[in-house]
Amino acid sequence: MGRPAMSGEDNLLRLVEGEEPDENGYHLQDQVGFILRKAHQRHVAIFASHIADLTPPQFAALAKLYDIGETSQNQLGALIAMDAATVKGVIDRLKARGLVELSKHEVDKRRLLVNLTAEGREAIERLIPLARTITEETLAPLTAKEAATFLRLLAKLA
Amino acid sequence: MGRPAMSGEDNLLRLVEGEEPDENGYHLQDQVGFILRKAHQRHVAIFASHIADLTPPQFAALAKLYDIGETSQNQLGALIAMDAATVKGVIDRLKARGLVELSKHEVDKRRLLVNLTAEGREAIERLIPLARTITEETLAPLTAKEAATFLRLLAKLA
DNA sequence: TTGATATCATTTGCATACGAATGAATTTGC
DNA sequence: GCAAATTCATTCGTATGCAAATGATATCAA
Repeated sequence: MGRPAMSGEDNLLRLVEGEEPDENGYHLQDQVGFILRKAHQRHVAIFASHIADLTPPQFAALAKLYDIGETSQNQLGALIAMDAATVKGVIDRLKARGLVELSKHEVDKRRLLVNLTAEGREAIERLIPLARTITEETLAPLTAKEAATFLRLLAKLA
Repeated sequence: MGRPAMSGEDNLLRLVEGEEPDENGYHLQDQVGFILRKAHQRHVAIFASHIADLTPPQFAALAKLYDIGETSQNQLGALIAMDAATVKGVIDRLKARGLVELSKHEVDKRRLLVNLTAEGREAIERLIPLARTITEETLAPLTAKEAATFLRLLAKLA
């Protein structure tokens, strides 16, 4: 039998009657997916406040290329958790801004190689210190110990 | 030494993962934003595997309407962390599927009231048990104690 | 009362994000 | 060595997500 939506008044009534408060109720704000979405939103906003001319995915692409050097578009996508369709758009926009350059793989003609330009390298070197600040600000509501715990558990989930 | 500032969190996470602390390097996979994005992606994938015909934002809108009843579009957006432009698209699609209905506020002519239809109510009642499963599966990599800690810290960040 | 502000909703533009379909090139299996 | 399966990249369609501009309405304040 379908239970009708519960209002706060219902809960008050049950409290008055000495029942458990809303054992069966569903509260969106307690769901991990909803909080995860909000935490991600907050991080993106903090990112944008420090790095206005690049999005987090664009930054991720540059940072990974800086780390590992030239690689194929698909491989880069795998490393920064983007599917083929998404990474193409990101790389297209970075290319249009002269931060990466593309070339064909000599042997495997399917592959499209991506690499930083000199300008892209300068950009990522300039931005990495800001990224550390962004990480700190994102974690600022937590103590150092809590932040370490949180990152450990988050990594297990991701 | 012109060594760039390195947050303690970076090193702690790498120690947890058994990696050597690289004093100078910048590692994308240690940044909270990147892991947050991946964890969110994983959750969305789990959600889609259980609820194929609704997205997480659509589900959030229905669940919140089920919880609080009729409200204005903007107010609903505030409650489920969506800006006005985003919530409009979500509500438009739910309306097109007959899950919500819209009406004008009698007094304040600016407001657009949103409410569940009977079909929308049936849908959300049917889906809420699946949502609990989704939450469980998302948190499955953690022990019960870890999950509680994680949710507490995540809520502080969001 | 009226002029300035604020709020609600819409629209446009841009940037992820992903499923599905497609075509080209490579690798596998027999 | 060749057909089948796989991989790489692209394209299309759909759905968030947000900034900025706009128009309509409501509220505030002098």
